[in-house]
Amino acid sequence: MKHDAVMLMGRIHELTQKWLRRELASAGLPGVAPSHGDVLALLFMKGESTMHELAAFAHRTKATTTVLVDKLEAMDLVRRATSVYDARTKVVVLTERGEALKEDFERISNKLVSMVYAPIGKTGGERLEQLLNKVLVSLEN
Amino acid sequence: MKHDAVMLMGRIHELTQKWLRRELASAGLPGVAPSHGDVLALLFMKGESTMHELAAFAHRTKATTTVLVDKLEAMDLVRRATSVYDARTKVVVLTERGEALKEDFERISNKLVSMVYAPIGKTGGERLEQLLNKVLVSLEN
DNA sequence: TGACAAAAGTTAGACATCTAACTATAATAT
DNA sequence: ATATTATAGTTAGATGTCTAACTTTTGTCA
Repeated sequence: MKHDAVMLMGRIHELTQKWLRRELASAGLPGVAPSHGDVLALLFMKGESTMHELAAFAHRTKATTTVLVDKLEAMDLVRRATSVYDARTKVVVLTERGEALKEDFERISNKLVSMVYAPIGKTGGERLEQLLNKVLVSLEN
Repeated sequence: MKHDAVMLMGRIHELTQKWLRRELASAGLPGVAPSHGDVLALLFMKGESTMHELAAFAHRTKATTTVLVDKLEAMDLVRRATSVYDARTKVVVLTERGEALKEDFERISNKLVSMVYAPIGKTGGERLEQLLNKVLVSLEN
């Protein structure tokens, strides 16, 4: 199915995901997927978060988020604890090893953004974001 | 930062994939993924194709393509045969049931394209394609 | 011609992801 | 106060995807 813009976005998305995996592996995190990165990203930004918040931020289901956090916990990058205010809620926190990755993640993230924006420049990038935003908002309704 | 082009393309890609799955299910093809659609699309366009050609067109590995064709064969939408000229090569052909889906696929494909282009118009669509093309070409090198 | 490399395809094992069903806890309503 | 409903999270099973190893067949070259 050659859907023009749809097909182009799909290809770009897949290439960036693949690039991120390679980059994370090079940073000493083999087997870490971009979605794991999304989980960590929220923890870097706002500190401790619930499974629910992480799922919403990463655009993944609760079930998937459980598995993602399982893996990060097994790697000793995050830790789970039961909330004091609500026994249903789990609070996820970065470990020391997790905190230590913040700079690596920012470096990789910046590198990806500049790779994507390089061929179209600043104005092209802004125009691209405008168009994509309109498309996304439209699809979400 | 949170709304950069990479993230937007990822979201749009995931939403369109999900939409396609629903649409294919509604067309009497539950469990058929967009990647199966890509396989069928090449068969609609150029007729019989090898596994190698299908993999390249769908941007999937040989292993994945084997599984995709397995499923389509189990659904009696395509058929495999060994090439007369090269015993290593398998030739994949549409069955009668597979051929019958062509119109449904074109309808769904057109619907998706118009959904995506609707909020940005013809000129916006062309500009979007230009920008995406530059980004993709750049990433592929 | 005969050994070895290349190519087409499949199989095995792993993983991220989803939906559906489940447990446990909290909130609501009668 | 108790029963019902809602919410947070996990588990189970299925699926599309990948890499790596394998089989079979074809091509190459000394």
